Amino acid sequence: MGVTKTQIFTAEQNELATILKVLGNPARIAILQHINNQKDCICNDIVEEIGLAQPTISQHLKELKSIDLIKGEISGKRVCYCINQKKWQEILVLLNDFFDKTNLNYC
Amino acid sequence: MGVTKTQIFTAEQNELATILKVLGNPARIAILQHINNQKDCICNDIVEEIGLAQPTISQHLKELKSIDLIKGEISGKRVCYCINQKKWQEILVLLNDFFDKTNLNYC
DNA sequence: TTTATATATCGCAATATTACGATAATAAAT
DNA sequence: ATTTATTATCGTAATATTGCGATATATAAA
Repeated sequence: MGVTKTQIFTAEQNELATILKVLGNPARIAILQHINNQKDCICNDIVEEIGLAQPTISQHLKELKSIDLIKGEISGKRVCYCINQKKWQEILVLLNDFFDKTNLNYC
Repeated sequence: MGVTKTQIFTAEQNELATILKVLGNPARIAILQHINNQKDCICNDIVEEIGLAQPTISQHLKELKSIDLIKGEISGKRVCYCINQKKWQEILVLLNDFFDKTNLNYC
């Protein structure tokens, strides 16, 4: 079917999975790293930095925005992207929670 | 095309993305949580616990095994699954590294 | 006002993922 | 030896994802 059966899982499970899914792509990892390697909010030299077409980058940025992980601010004919610090911290907490709780049964 | 262009990214970016992609599914999140809620390595009451068909669970377990995050030990006609503690810790380090380093530029 | 630049959206092709029924494989129980 | 139970694999349908060319949109520059 290709559809994830979200109904049978908790909101927390779905939320965590959605976030990790968005993060689970090398282009989006690279974009996040690139944004953070700049001192200020950077605009789309991302396209030149990463070897993907402009529409593709734009789409990846959209997905990162969909989980509120980055913000884009219009500045003239450009758009400046930066990390949403608040969300970033929230995700860190979610992940540490998950990794702490699921750490009892091992072999 | 549907294919991720892994060639243009670093091994580290691809590795992290692969791990996060495997984790980015609610069924696999639920499976990991369930394995850890048991005291001992448990076998496929997972199928009963989570509302997915047995082949589907088996496939998800395979993906979790593909990144070495869980181990399956044959025990009679059953297979006992448990977390690979070593890998689990490695992933934690990877994630914390990523989240620490990419934490400078925000808005 | 025309042109250039930057970004987003549309539409599509190729491939990947999710899920499951059918079935195989294996071991325990009878 | 046959049956039952547990898990894995195969094949397939439905849907999602990745990537890009073409094009729209919007602002800056000329």
